[in-house]
Amino acid sequence: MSTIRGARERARIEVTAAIKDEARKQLAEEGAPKLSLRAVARELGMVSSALYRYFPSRDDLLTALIVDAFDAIGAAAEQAAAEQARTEPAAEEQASAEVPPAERWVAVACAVREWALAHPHEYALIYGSPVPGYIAPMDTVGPAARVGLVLIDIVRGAYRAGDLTLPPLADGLRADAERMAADFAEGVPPEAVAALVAAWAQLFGLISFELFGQFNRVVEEREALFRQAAGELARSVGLRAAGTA
Amino acid sequence: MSTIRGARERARIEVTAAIKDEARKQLAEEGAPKLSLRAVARELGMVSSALYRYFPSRDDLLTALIVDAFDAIGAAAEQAAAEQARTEPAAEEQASAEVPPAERWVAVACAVREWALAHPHEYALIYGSPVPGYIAPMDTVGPAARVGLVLIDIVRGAYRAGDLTLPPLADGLRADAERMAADFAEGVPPEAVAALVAAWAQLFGLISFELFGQFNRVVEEREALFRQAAGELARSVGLRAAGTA
DNA sequence: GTCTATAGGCGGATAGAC
DNA sequence: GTCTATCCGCCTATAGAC
Repeated sequence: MSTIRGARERARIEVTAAIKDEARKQLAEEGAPKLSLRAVARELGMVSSALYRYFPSRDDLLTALIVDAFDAIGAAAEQAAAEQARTEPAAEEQASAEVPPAERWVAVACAVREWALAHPHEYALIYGSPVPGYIAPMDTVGPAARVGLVLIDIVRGAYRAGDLTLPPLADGLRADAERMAADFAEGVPPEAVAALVAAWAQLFGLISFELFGQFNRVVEEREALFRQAAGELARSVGLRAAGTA
Repeated sequence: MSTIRGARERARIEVTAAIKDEARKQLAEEGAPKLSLRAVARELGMVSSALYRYFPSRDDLLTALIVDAFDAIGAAAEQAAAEQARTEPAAEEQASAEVPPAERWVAVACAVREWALAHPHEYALIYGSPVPGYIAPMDTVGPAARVGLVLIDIVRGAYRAGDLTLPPLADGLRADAERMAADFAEGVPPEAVAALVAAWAQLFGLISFELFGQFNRVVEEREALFRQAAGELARSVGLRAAGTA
């Protein structure tokens, strides 16, 4: 009995995954607004009504794809941060074996960019134009926060180590920055939080321009430009420049 | 005869405008990938086949909307730059009545943001996810460049006035930056061009995050954050901070 | 869970009359 | 330039049998 139930559950998981995979393929071909359960079913050799046992509506399928995409890009960022934290244990001869925060920042930024380049349509789904008529349920907010939290962690670490130069903060922003710090960046001073949020948006601006074609016929050396700009952004939130040890 | 032809031409222009207006409305409701000539015709009380006399295909209509949007946001940027150039002729008591470049930069950035907030769906059309299957014809590249050229002009002016602090430039970027300077930013040093292109992308990153919902439940004081970040970006391309005269 | 069948729509594009 | 008619395709969603 439990094996049967186990088999059924496994089958259900596999079919669900197949549906999402096919849906992701179609995102690329038609875009999120045109994602159609029927086309997915056809491609899978199923009948459209069968899909409704897995996703009660088109929007639920969309939500699943969005959550998966946020989780994937968030995981990429977290992994890059973790790797940088314990990299080069032998090669490094300094007293502190820790990688400087600015370098971790750039590594995370590059990991995010690389995920985006490898999954352009999923990136467009979460950071591109909103899908008209679709309203994101609360399920998406946790996954959506992951990349930002990685960046916050890096800055918090630098601050605790006394390694953060506070950037200037406009008067009109202080109250909001204090609220943000309390809401999701405890232990980071408001000056850094405001700069951090701006840097976060700007990082994705670079990626979006590259991915959405604004750099066509304009920028050739995109990775080099991105690295330079990401490093500048690290500096703008108060992290010490990588070369300045 | 000429009045008749004039009347016909006027009618054609009016109908064309009506079609584009209705199409813009539908952009908001369904998104660019779902824009449908048939729905536009229905709403206008025309029959679908009649639209083909004005736009030979759906993609041609889309192109017209894209060109219009780029032209509108470009005009907004140009106007902000022009107004700043000759503003406060009486109030200013300095010997040089010119507005400092960093201030003009911020004014242009704010104008672009305001246009975007006022026309979110047209903004999404040109700076959001690419429309799958649509390939932009060459007609769009001129209009698409206008905002960037305004920013370039500001920096060039500052450079000529000896008012530009060259930012650092990574080795891997120099050749590309020199090419860019030759291609579309003559008279601006490569260091500034590289920083400029990055700042351009980052500016739109701030706007896109605000417009596409990434700041929901995160940032409240969006204009203040934008102004601060835009000012920082001006500084990052080498313009002297506004308060430093 | 999957099937057939069905309701009640929608789309792009063209031909040929007026 | 606009009309009707047409081709041929597409969609979400549900009901009810197996």
